Amino acid sequence: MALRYQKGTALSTSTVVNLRSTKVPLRAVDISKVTFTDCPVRDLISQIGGKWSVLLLEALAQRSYRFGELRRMVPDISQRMLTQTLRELQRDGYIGREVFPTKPPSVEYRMTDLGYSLYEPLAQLLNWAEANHDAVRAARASFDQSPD
Amino acid sequence: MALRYQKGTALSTSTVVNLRSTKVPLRAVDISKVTFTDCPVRDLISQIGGKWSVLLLEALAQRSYRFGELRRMVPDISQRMLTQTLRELQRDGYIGREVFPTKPPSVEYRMTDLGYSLYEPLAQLLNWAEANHDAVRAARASFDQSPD
DNA sequence: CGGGATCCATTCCGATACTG
DNA sequence: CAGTATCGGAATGGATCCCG
Repeated sequence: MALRYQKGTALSTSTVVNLRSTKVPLRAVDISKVTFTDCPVRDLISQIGGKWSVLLLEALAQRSYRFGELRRMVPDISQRMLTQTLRELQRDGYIGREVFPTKPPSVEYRMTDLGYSLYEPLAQLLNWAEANHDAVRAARASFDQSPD
Repeated sequence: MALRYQKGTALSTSTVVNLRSTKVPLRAVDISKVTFTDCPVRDLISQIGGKWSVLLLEALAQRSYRFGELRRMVPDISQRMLTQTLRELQRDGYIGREVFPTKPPSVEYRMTDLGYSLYEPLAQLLNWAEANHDAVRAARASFDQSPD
Protein backbone atom coordinates (compact mmCIF):
# COMPACT_ATOMS: atom_id res chain seq x y z
CA MET A 1 0.00 0.00 0.00
CA ALA A 2 1.53 3.23 -1.13
CA LEU A 3 0.61 6.67 0.11
CA ARG A 4 -0.32 9.23 -2.45
CA TYR A 5 0.67 9.24 -6.08
CA GLN A 6 4.21 9.53 -7.29
CA LYS A 7 6.06 10.24 -10.47
CA GLY A 8 6.51 7.91 -13.36
CA THR A 9 5.55 4.30 -13.68
CA ALA A 10 8.28 2.77 -11.60
CA LEU A 11 5.83 1.05 -9.31
CA SER A 12 3.29 -0.12 -11.83
CA THR A 13 2.33 -3.14 -9.78
CA SER A 14 1.80 -1.18 -6.59
CA THR A 15 -1.28 0.58 -5.35
CA VAL A 16 -1.78 3.98 -3.86
CA VAL A 17 -3.87 4.63 -0.84
CA ASN A 18 -5.74 7.84 -0.39
CA LEU A 19 -5.77 8.42 3.32
CA ARG A 20 -7.99 11.04 4.79
CA SER A 21 -9.93 10.27 7.94
CA THR A 22 -9.67 7.37 10.33
CA LYS A 23 -13.37 6.98 9.92
CA VAL A 24 -13.08 6.35 6.20
CA PRO A 25 -11.92 2.99 4.87
CA LEU A 26 -8.79 3.13 2.75
CA ARG A 27 -9.27 3.19 -1.00
CA ALA A 28 -6.80 1.49 -3.26
CA VAL A 29 -5.92 3.12 -6.58
CA ASP A 30 -3.91 1.73 -9.45
CA ILE A 31 -0.74 3.72 -9.74
CA SER A 32 0.31 2.76 -13.23
CA LYS A 33 0.95 5.78 -15.40
CA VAL A 34 -0.18 8.08 -12.64
CA THR A 35 1.72 11.34 -12.68
CA PHE A 36 2.58 13.73 -9.92
CA THR A 37 -0.19 16.27 -10.39
CA ASP A 38 -2.76 13.51 -10.33
CA CYS A 39 -2.64 13.56 -6.57
CA PRO A 40 -4.77 16.44 -5.32
CA VAL A 41 -2.90 16.71 -2.06
CA ARG A 42 0.58 16.74 -3.53
CA ASP A 43 -0.64 19.16 -6.15
CA LEU A 44 -2.10 21.58 -3.65
CA ILE A 45 0.89 21.41 -1.32
CA SER A 46 3.33 21.99 -4.12
CA GLN A 47 1.35 25.08 -5.04
CA ILE A 48 0.37 26.83 -1.82
CA GLY A 49 3.43 25.40 -0.10
CA GLY A 50 5.43 28.15 -1.75
CA LYS A 51 6.84 30.98 0.25
CA TRP A 52 4.33 33.64 -0.74
CA SER A 53 1.10 32.07 -1.99
CA VAL A 54 -0.70 31.91 1.32
CA LEU A 55 0.20 35.47 2.25
CA LEU A 56 -1.20 36.76 -1.02
CA LEU A 57 -4.35 34.67 -0.68
CA GLU A 58 -4.76 36.10 2.79
CA ALA A 59 -4.50 39.64 1.50
CA LEU A 60 -6.83 39.12 -1.43
CA ALA A 61 -9.38 37.37 0.77
CA GLN A 62 -9.90 40.78 2.36
CA ARG A 63 -10.49 42.79 -0.80
CA SER A 64 -9.05 43.47 -4.24
CA TYR A 65 -5.61 44.98 -4.46
CA ARG A 66 -3.39 46.44 -7.11
CA PHE A 67 0.09 45.13 -7.81
CA GLY A 68 1.86 47.90 -5.99
CA GLU A 69 -0.44 47.67 -3.01
CA LEU A 70 0.31 43.98 -2.61
CA ARG A 71 3.96 44.75 -2.87
CA ARG A 72 3.77 47.22 -0.04
CA MET A 73 1.74 44.78 2.06
CA VAL A 74 4.45 42.14 1.75
CA PRO A 75 7.53 44.34 1.82
CA ASP A 76 10.04 41.53 1.68
CA ILE A 77 8.72 39.97 -1.50
CA SER A 78 10.67 40.65 -4.66
CA GLN A 79 8.92 42.01 -7.71
CA ARG A 80 9.82 38.84 -9.54
CA MET A 81 8.20 36.56 -6.96
CA LEU A 82 5.14 38.77 -6.64
CA THR A 83 4.50 38.55 -10.35
CA GLN A 84 5.25 34.86 -10.51
CA THR A 85 3.12 33.90 -7.51
CA LEU A 86 0.18 35.96 -8.72
CA ARG A 87 0.41 34.23 -12.10
CA GLU A 88 0.34 30.83 -10.49
CA LEU A 89 -2.64 31.71 -8.33
CA GLN A 90 -4.39 33.03 -11.39
CA ARG A 91 -3.53 29.96 -13.38
CA ASP A 92 -5.05 27.71 -10.77
CA GLY A 93 -8.20 29.80 -10.79
CA TYR A 94 -7.89 31.25 -7.29
CA ILE A 95 -7.58 34.86 -8.29
CA GLY A 96 -8.51 37.02 -11.28
CA ARG A 97 -6.53 39.76 -12.93
CA GLU A 98 -7.97 42.90 -14.51
CA VAL A 99 -5.98 45.49 -16.43
CA PHE A 100 -7.08 49.11 -16.50
CA PRO A 101 -5.53 50.83 -19.52
CA THR A 102 -4.78 54.05 -17.72
CA LYS A 103 -1.49 55.88 -17.97
CA PRO A 104 0.46 54.45 -16.39
CA PRO A 105 -1.49 51.19 -16.43
CA SER A 106 -2.95 49.74 -13.27
CA VAL A 107 -3.70 46.08 -12.62
CA GLU A 108 -6.11 44.80 -10.04
CA TYR A 109 -6.20 41.34 -8.54
CA ARG A 110 -9.28 39.88 -6.93
CA MET A 111 -10.23 36.55 -5.48
CA THR A 112 -12.50 34.22 -7.44
CA ASP A 113 -15.26 32.07 -6.02
CA LEU A 114 -12.91 29.11 -6.19
CA GLY A 115 -10.34 31.13 -4.29
CA TYR A 116 -12.83 32.02 -1.58
CA SER A 117 -13.85 28.39 -1.23
CA LEU A 118 -10.21 27.46 -0.80
CA TYR A 119 -9.67 30.21 1.71
CA GLU A 120 -12.32 28.83 4.04
CA PRO A 121 -10.47 25.70 5.16
CA LEU A 122 -7.18 27.50 4.68
CA ALA A 123 -8.16 30.23 7.11
CA GLN A 124 -9.01 27.56 9.66
CA LEU A 125 -5.53 26.18 9.32
CA LEU A 126 -4.00 29.63 9.67
CA ASN A 127 -6.10 30.25 12.74
CA TRP A 128 -4.71 27.04 14.17
CA ALA A 129 -1.21 28.22 13.43
CA GLU A 130 -1.75 31.42 15.31
CA ALA A 131 -3.49 29.78 18.23
CA ASN A 132 -0.85 27.09 18.65
CA HIS A 133 2.32 28.89 17.71
CA ASP A 134 3.44 29.11 21.31
CA ALA A 135 3.00 25.38 21.78
CA VAL A 136 5.00 24.68 18.65
CA ARG A 137 7.82 26.94 19.67
CA ALA A 138 7.84 25.41 23.12
CA ALA A 139 8.10 21.92 21.64
CA ARG A 140 10.88 23.12 19.39
CA ALA A 141 12.84 24.64 22.25
CA SER A 142 12.40 21.51 24.31
CA PHE A 143 13.58 19.30 21.47
CA ASP A 144 16.60 21.46 20.81
CA GLN A 145 17.66 21.24 24.43
CA SER A 146 17.28 17.50 24.77
CA PRO A 147 15.97 15.50 21.83
CA ASP A 148 13.40 13.18 23.32
CA MET B 1 0.53 48.44 6.45
CA ALA B 2 2.66 45.41 5.86
CA LEU B 3 1.42 41.87 5.60
CA ARG B 4 2.96 39.33 7.92
CA TYR B 5 6.30 39.56 9.60
CA GLN B 6 9.55 39.64 7.74
CA LYS B 7 13.23 39.24 8.43
CA GLY B 8 15.44 41.73 10.14
CA THR B 9 14.64 45.24 11.17
CA ALA B 10 14.71 46.93 7.82
CA LEU B 11 11.21 48.29 8.24
CA SER B 12 11.34 49.25 11.85
CA THR B 13 8.89 52.06 11.45
CA SER B 14 6.32 49.99 9.62
CA THR B 15 3.56 47.91 11.02
CA VAL B 16 2.41 44.43 10.19
CA VAL B 17 -1.18 43.50 9.74
CA ASN B 18 -2.40 40.12 10.75
CA LEU B 19 -5.09 39.35 8.25
CA ARG B 20 -7.37 36.45 8.84
CA SER B 21 -11.08 36.79 8.28
CA THR B 22 -13.05 39.55 6.68
CA LYS B 23 -15.23 39.48 9.74
CA VAL B 24 -12.33 40.34 12.00
CA PRO B 25 -10.95 43.86 12.19
CA LEU B 26 -7.31 44.16 11.21
CA ARG B 27 -4.79 44.21 14.01
CA ALA B 28 -1.65 46.26 13.70
CA VAL B 29 1.59 44.89 15.12
CA ASP B 30 4.91 46.64 15.57
CA ILE B 31 7.42 45.02 13.28
CA SER B 32 10.61 46.23 14.87
CA LYS B 33 12.99 43.40 15.72
CA VAL B 34 10.46 40.86 14.60
CA THR B 35 12.08 37.82 13.05
CA PHE B 36 10.83 35.38 10.51
CA THR B 37 9.65 32.61 12.81
CA ASP B 38 7.67 35.13 14.82
CA CYS B 39 4.94 34.96 12.22
CA PRO B 40 2.84 31.87 12.93
CA VAL B 41 1.62 31.64 9.36
CA ARG B 42 5.00 31.94 7.70
CA ASP B 43 6.39 29.53 10.24
CA LEU B 44 3.72 26.90 9.62
CA ILE B 45 3.91 27.22 5.86
CA SER B 46 7.66 26.92 5.82
CA GLN B 47 7.30 23.73 7.80
CA ILE B 48 4.36 21.78 6.40
CA GLY B 49 4.95 23.38 3.01
CA GLY B 50 7.70 20.86 2.46
CA LYS B 51 7.34 18.07 -0.01
CA TRP B 52 6.67 15.26 2.46
CA SER B 53 5.38 16.64 5.77
CA VAL B 54 1.69 16.54 4.95
CA LEU B 55 1.85 13.03 3.55
CA LEU B 56 3.50 11.74 6.71
CA LEU B 57 1.03 13.58 8.91
CA GLU B 58 -1.76 12.02 6.90
CA ALA B 59 -0.34 8.55 7.41
CA LEU B 60 0.29 8.99 11.13
CA ALA B 61 -3.16 10.46 11.65
CA GLN B 62 -4.44 6.98 10.85
CA ARG B 63 -2.31 5.05 13.33
CA SER B 64 1.25 4.58 14.50
CA TYR B 65 3.78 3.33 12.00
CA ARG B 66 7.31 2.13 12.02
CA PHE B 67 10.04 3.72 9.93
CA GLY B 68 10.04 1.00 7.30
CA GLU B 69 6.26 1.00 7.07
CA LEU B 70 6.19 4.72 6.37
CA ARG B 71 8.84 4.22 3.78
CA ARG B 72 6.75 1.67 1.95
CA MET B 73 3.67 3.88 2.18
CA VAL B 74 5.51 6.71 0.45
CA PRO B 75 7.61 4.73 -1.98
CA ASP B 76 9.16 7.73 -3.69
CA ILE B 77 10.57 9.29 -0.54
CA SER B 78 14.29 8.85 0.04
CA GLN B 79 15.52 7.48 3.31
CA ARG B 80 17.25 10.77 3.91
CA MET B 81 14.09 12.83 3.54
CA LEU B 82 12.00 10.39 5.56
CA THR B 83 14.39 10.69 8.49
CA GLN B 84 14.71 14.43 8.13
CA THR B 85 11.00 15.13 7.80
CA LEU B 86 10.14 12.89 10.74
CA ARG B 87 12.70 14.75 12.85
CA GLU B 88 11.20 18.09 11.94
CA LEU B 89 7.69 16.92 12.74
CA GLN B 90 8.94 15.56 16.03
CA ARG B 91 10.77 18.77 16.80
CA ASP B 92 7.64 20.81 16.30
CA GLY B 93 5.76 18.47 18.61
CA TYR B 94 3.43 16.95 16.04
CA ILE B 95 4.67 13.39 16.34
CA GLY B 96 6.46 11.29 18.94
CA ARG B 97 9.19 8.73 18.45
CA GLU B 98 9.63 5.56 20.47
CA VAL B 99 12.56 3.18 20.15
CA PHE B 100 12.12 -0.50 20.93
CA PRO B 101 15.53 -2.03 21.71
CA THR B 102 14.89 -5.23 19.85
CA LYS B 103 17.38 -6.84 17.50
CA PRO B 104 17.32 -5.37 15.02
CA PRO B 105 15.88 -2.22 16.60
CA SER B 106 12.45 -0.96 15.66
CA VAL B 107 11.22 2.62 15.93
CA GLU B 108 7.62 3.65 16.08
CA TYR B 109 6.21 7.06 15.26
CA ARG B 110 2.87 8.22 16.57
CA MET B 111 0.92 11.43 16.45
CA THR B 112 0.76 13.63 19.52
CA ASP B 113 -2.26 15.53 20.75
CA LEU B 114 -0.84 18.65 19.19
CA GLY B 115 -0.44 16.77 15.93
CA TYR B 116 -4.03 15.61 16.01
CA SER B 117 -5.24 19.13 16.68
CA LEU B 118 -3.26 20.32 13.68
CA TYR B 119 -4.58 17.54 11.53
CA GLU B 120 -8.18 18.62 12.06
CA PRO B 121 -8.06 21.84 10.02
CA LEU B 122 -5.41 20.32 7.79
CA ALA B 123 -7.68 17.43 6.85
CA GLN B 124 -10.37 19.93 5.92
CA LEU B 125 -7.95 21.60 3.56
CA LEU B 126 -6.95 18.27 2.05
CA ASN B 127 -10.59 17.38 1.61
CA TRP B 128 -11.02 20.62 -0.26
CA ALA B 129 -8.07 19.76 -2.46
CA GLU B 130 -9.60 16.45 -3.38
CA ALA B 131 -13.07 17.84 -3.94
CA ASN B 132 -11.88 20.71 -6.11
CA HIS B 133 -8.98 19.20 -7.94
CA ASP B 134 -10.92 18.93 -11.16
CA ALA B 135 -11.86 22.60 -11.00
CA VAL B 136 -8.25 23.57 -10.42
CA ARG B 137 -7.00 21.49 -13.31
CA ALA B 138 -9.72 22.89 -15.54
CA ALA B 139 -8.70 26.44 -14.65
CA ARG B 140 -5.11 25.53 -15.32
CA ALA B 141 -5.87 24.06 -18.72
CA SER B 142 -7.96 27.09 -19.64
CA PHE B 143 -5.21 29.46 -18.58
CA ASP B 144 -2.58 27.56 -20.49
CA GLN B 145 -4.62 27.73 -23.65
CA SER B 146 -5.42 31.42 -23.48
CA PRO B 147 -4.19 33.40 -20.47
CA ASP B 148 -7.19 35.46 -19.40
C1' DC C 1 2.98 51.24 -12.87
C1' DG C 2 3.46 46.66 -13.73
C1' DG C 3 5.87 43.92 -15.42
C1' DG C 4 9.91 40.77 -18.36
C1' DA C 5 14.72 38.93 -18.76
C1' DT C 6 18.92 37.58 -16.90
C1' DC C 7 22.23 36.15 -13.56
C1' DC C 8 23.47 34.25 -9.29
C1' DA C 9 23.24 32.41 -4.28
C1' DT C 10 20.91 29.44 -1.51
C1' DT C 11 18.17 25.67 -0.39
C1' DC C 12 16.11 21.39 -1.21
C1' DC C 13 16.32 16.95 -2.27
C1' DG C 14 17.83 12.36 -4.45
C1' DA C 15 21.47 8.87 -4.91
C1' DT C 16 24.79 6.31 -2.89
C1' DA C 17 27.67 4.31 0.56
C1' DC C 18 28.36 3.06 5.24
C1' DT C 19 26.97 1.67 10.35
C1' DG C 20 25.28 -0.23 15.13
C1' DC D 1 16.00 -2.12 10.81
C1' DA D 2 16.74 2.45 11.17
C1' DG D 3 19.44 5.32 10.65
C1' DT D 4 24.11 8.83 9.35
C1' DA D 5 27.36 11.09 6.03
C1' DT D 6 28.63 12.94 1.79
C1' DC D 7 28.08 14.51 -2.82
C1' DG D 8 25.94 16.73 -6.67
C1' DG D 9 22.00 18.18 -9.43
C1' DA D 10 17.61 20.53 -9.42
C1' DA D 11 14.61 23.86 -7.93
C1' DT D 12 13.66 28.10 -5.46
C1' DG D 13 14.03 32.70 -4.90
C1' DG D 14 16.67 37.40 -4.64
C1' DA D 15 19.08 41.32 -7.17
C1' DT D 16 19.52 43.94 -10.96
C1' DC D 17 18.53 45.94 -15.35
C1' DC D 18 15.31 47.09 -18.95
C1' DC D 19 10.82 48.30 -21.13
C1' DG D 20 5.88 50.03 -22.78
